[in-house]
Parts: sequence; C-alpha cells; structure tokens
Amino acid sequence: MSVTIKEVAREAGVSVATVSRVLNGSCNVSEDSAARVNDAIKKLNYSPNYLGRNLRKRETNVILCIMPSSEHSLYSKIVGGMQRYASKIGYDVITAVSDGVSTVEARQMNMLYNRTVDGVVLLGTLFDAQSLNRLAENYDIALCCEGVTGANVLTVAVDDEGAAIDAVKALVKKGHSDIAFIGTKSEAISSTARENGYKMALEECGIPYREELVYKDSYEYACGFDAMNYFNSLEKRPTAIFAVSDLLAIAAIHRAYELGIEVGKDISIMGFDNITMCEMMLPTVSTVEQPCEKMGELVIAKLIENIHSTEKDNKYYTVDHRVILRQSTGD
Amino acid sequence: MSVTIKEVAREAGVSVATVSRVLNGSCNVSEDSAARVNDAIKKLNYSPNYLGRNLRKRETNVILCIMPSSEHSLYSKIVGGMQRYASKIGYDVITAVSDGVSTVEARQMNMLYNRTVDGVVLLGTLFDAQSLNRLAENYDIALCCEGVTGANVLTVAVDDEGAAIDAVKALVKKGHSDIAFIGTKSEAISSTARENGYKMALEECGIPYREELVYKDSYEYACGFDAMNYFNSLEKRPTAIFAVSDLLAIAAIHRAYELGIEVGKDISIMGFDNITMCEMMLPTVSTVEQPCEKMGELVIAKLIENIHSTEKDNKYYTVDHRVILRQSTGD
DNA sequence: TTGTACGCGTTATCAT
DNA sequence: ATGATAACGCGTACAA
Repeated sequence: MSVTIKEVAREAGVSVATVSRVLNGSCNVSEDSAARVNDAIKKLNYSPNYLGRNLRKRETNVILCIMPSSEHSLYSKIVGGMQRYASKIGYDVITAVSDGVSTVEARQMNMLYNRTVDGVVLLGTLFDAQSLNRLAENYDIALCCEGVTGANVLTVAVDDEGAAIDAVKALVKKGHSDIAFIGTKSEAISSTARENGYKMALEECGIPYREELVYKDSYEYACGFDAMNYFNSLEKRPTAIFAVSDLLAIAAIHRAYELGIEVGKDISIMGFDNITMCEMMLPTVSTVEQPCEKMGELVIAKLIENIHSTEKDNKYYTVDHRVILRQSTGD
Repeated sequence: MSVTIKEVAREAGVSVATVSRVLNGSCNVSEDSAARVNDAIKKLNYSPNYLGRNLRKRETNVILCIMPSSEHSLYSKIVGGMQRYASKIGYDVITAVSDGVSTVEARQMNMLYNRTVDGVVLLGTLFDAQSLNRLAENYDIALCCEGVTGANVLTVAVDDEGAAIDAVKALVKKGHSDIAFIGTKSEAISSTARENGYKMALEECGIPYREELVYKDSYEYACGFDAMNYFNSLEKRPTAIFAVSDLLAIAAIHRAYELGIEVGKDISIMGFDNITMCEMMLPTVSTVEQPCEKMGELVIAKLIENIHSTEKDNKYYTVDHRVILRQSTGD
C-alpha cells in the first residue's frame, strides 16, 4: 500500500508532527531533523495523501469548470487561461463536460456539494437565475462567457450588446446597408444582447430594420446552412451578414460557396468569438474577438477571492472585445 | 459550515452508522429509520463529504486525463468518449492540460501520487519509456492515442502503420503515383509509424520512393504552409499529399489556394484524425478517422479493470481506423 | 524544537 | 436492525 507520514516519521526517527512541519515549510524545525525527514521522504518515495490533508484543511485548492461542449475552441481557450493563471497561485482547474444537458450539469455540481472542489465556474450554464442565486448563497460559483439575466452571481463576459454594435457598424462602414442577422431562439444573453446590438447599430446608422433579414434558430452548425439558404431565397438579398457565432458564420460561408456566392466579394460575413478556425478557413473569417485568456484569469482570480472572503462579490465584470476584419468581409 | 453526517444522525434520532447505511444502500436498515434519515437529509440539505468518504474507502472514483493541448478536436472527442463511458460506471473523468511541457505534465501527475485520483490517462505523453515503466509499477496509468515504443504500459491507439498504408493506397487507387508526405521530426509513433506506412504502401504498389517528396518538421499548423511552399518549388511536383495530421493537411490546403492550386483537382490532399473541421473546410478534407468515442471507452474500461486488479494488463490495444474520402481528394 | 493527542467526515467492524 | 467506536492520513493546538 501507499506510504504514509507515519512511516516517514519512523524512518526519520521523529514524530509525525515534525514531518508535517517539514512538509508545510514551518520554520520551527531543526536543520538536522529537516534533513533526516527529507532523506526519509526521498528514500520511501513518500507523497502526502491529499484526501487526508484536504479533509483536515477543509479545502482542496481545486476549481471545477463545467462546460457545455468539449469541442468548442472558445471554451478551450478560456479554460487554458483559467488553468495557467490558477497554477500560478497554487490552484488546479479541472473540467467536466455537460454536453448541454441540464441533468448532467446538475450531477456534475455534486463535486461542489461533496467538497471535492472549492468552487465552480460555469461556461454557459443551463441553470436559471433563481437556481443560481440559491446556489450562490451556499457555495462559491461564477459564470464566465455567458451571463444569466436576473442572476446575482459573479460573472465575467464581454459586453455582448456593445460588441454586436461594433461589429455591425464595421459592416456599415464598409458600405453595407442590407445587413442580415443570424441568431438563435435561445434566451441566452449571448444571443439576445447581440441581437439588440444589431438593432441598435442599424438604428444609430439610420438603416431601417427589416424583419426578413433576421434568421434565428439554434447554435448548431447546420443552422448556418439553413440561414444562408433562406437569405439566398429572398428577393432583395443581404450584402452582409452578422452571425452570433463563428460556427454559424462558417456554416453560412460554406453554404454560400456551394450556392456559387463568393464570400468577401459578393457578400460579407462576420462571426463572433474568434475561434482558432477563423484563421484556417478559406476565406479567413472576420469576427469579434473575446479575450479568452483574460476572461479565464479574471474569473479565477475573483472566484478565489470569494472563496477566501465572507462577503461575496457578485458583480458582472465586462472585458474588452475587438473587431477583427479578415477575408470574409473583403479585407 | 457544511452539514455533516453527525447532524443528520441527531436530526433523525439515529446513529451515524445508520445514516451511513442508508447513504450506501445497505439492506440492513428498517423502513422507518430509512425514512427518518431521508427526511433529515432533505431537511438539512445534506450532501456527504467525499474527502472523508474517499479517505476511508481509499479510492476516489476519479480518473485524470492529461492532454498536451486544450484545443485539439481529436483530444476533445476522446475525452468526451471517456467521460460518457466513465459516468455510466460511476466514475468521473477530469482533465488537465500540459501544453506539451514535460515539467507541467510531471507536476500534474501529482494528483496521482497524492491520491486525488485513482488513475491517469496520458494523451500523447512526453514521458519516456523508462519513466513510464517505473510509474506503471506503482500506479495505474494508460496511454491513449499515442503509444511509446518500449513502454510496457496499457495503451489504446489505432494501427498507425496500417492506417497510413490504407490512406496512401487510397491515393494510389485514384491514379496518383507522385505522392508526397508531410510528417514530423518527432519520434512519436503517430509520426514514425505513419511514415513507415507511407513507404510500405509505395513499395507494395511498386512506386519508387523519392526522398524529395518527404517534408518533415513539426505538428505546428504553420509547417503545413512550409510544406506546400516546398512542394510547389519542386520541378516535378506531387499530385497528391498525405499528411500525418488534419491540421497539417488543412494548412497545406490553405497555402495551395494562395498559390493558385485548386485542391481536389490540381492536387489531392489527405489528412489524419478526422477532426471536426474536416467537414467544415472548403473543400472538405479527406482523412483517416480515429474512432475517438471507442478509444475513450476502451481505455477507461481497461484502466479501471487494472485499478481493481492485482495483475496489471499492459497490452497495446489497436482500434479500427477508417479512410474517409471527401472533396480534397476530388471526391 | 519536539512530541502527544485530537479532530476533520466518513465507512466498517464488532458487539448487542 | 442498530449503536459505539476504531480506523483512514493529515495538520495543529497544546504541553513539554
């Protein structure tokens, strides 16, 4: 079986307390004892059992990040940012994938209830505002990337409305006025706020809103296909499209080529997120960048502050976005 | 603070032993007691502390998966398969990203040593055979997706050599004989075995091997660009390319278009992995599929068998690959 | 500086 | 069927 602190103590000829002191860097231990303990540790190849340690310390230094999909570049980048920052301050970030199923997400939250982790970051949760508020009373949780209206929970995300405004204005600036929108029917802020931004940008630019230029379904890749089919069937077709996600934009681009429409020339298409694929696609895809690394850092920093504090910070932190113009808008 | 089994026992008017029995589904408990315990659990919103439980049971039912990159679709899919299967049998899979840095990978292995997890799956490890063999003596580990020559460790991967042979033969069957190869200088099996397969396929088909048609650098996306630049500079250019990864193939495709070469017509390009992007690209990308879901399942199943057994299975399990022809080879 | 002893929350053994 | 109690491995207050 696994070697324990007790055996190290016996080997070193000291008490377990002394071994523990060496382990935790206490200064109240003689050089001689410390040396003997370290020798024993090396000789027995000892590694402290964190179950015992964590049980005693009532903390694990582990944060769980629950994400809806294991395959979304946006989430991967954010998690990367979380992990790199967390490791600097002695924390580990582990991940679980809910596949966008609320029951799975709820089950994964058990790791929080049963004290396997100290806190949870939710990337695009399915919990409603009420559930989140109740959860936040007893546990340390945070939302990242996707806020929930009515939830008074620590949140880190871009200013979705402002970002959409900037994106659409960039299209207007390039001479477009027949600008279509691909959104979703979901009530997620990333969808509704970006739709609002789309409308506001049009209004600010004096461009009349035309309902037939709005196509809404879901975040599924295939919906981008359907959207492009629909726009192509219109009498007065759009000359530009703003999609709420890069995946939808890429699907639309793909379908456009199948329909013989040259993207970047016949039509301009802009996505949202700046996933890695944007630079690999032909044509490269214009988009709104979310600062993933920074979002990951910030949410971990604030969450850990909450863990160590009695008064919980439940603010909605907004991080900077950036419009990136590439070939799909003729740049 | 968090409510414990003790308080539940007091509330239900029974001993902690009885509460524990109810919790763990023992049949030796009266209906009456069980009901009172369950009421108390609900009333107090009790959730057992797994640190205590795991410490006592000497197991965590958690598997750690260490991956080199958080953004590779192949890994994401495999992890998805691992998680879905694991959850069926009462296990959780958590992930950590090493970023391909051996020191980071080594540090993450601590979760194994300190008993935070029961076992580890390494996706493309940087440990050498000797280290792996030593590790496997004391802990339950497994390799997935990428084997290590000389390591007698449980491994699940495709038959890289055979898969490469099939891929190249598919190109030959389409009439190609000037077939180039994009590989890497790494000693990873996924690279060396696929290069062997490339050579063997040529030989079997009676096509002479031409060293100038082999370009090797790294798995980095940009290397696909360089490869295409190189092939384009040759006097006798290849009519087909087999790349050891989809990312390299996609980069080559991208560069080909920039050079005015139409992929699928002027040149055929085939990748390896069947990452999600293959179907989104323009043109869609021919490739060799790795059965990710199945690999994830198998490696978890075998690893957990090892965890519960004294005689360790250290076999090299090979799973079926499949050549998929799409537009990039003119299909 | 060092050691003894208790408690973290749970499961399992042993009586009853 | 039930309860008292001893582990599990560790950190630390307290005494020495």
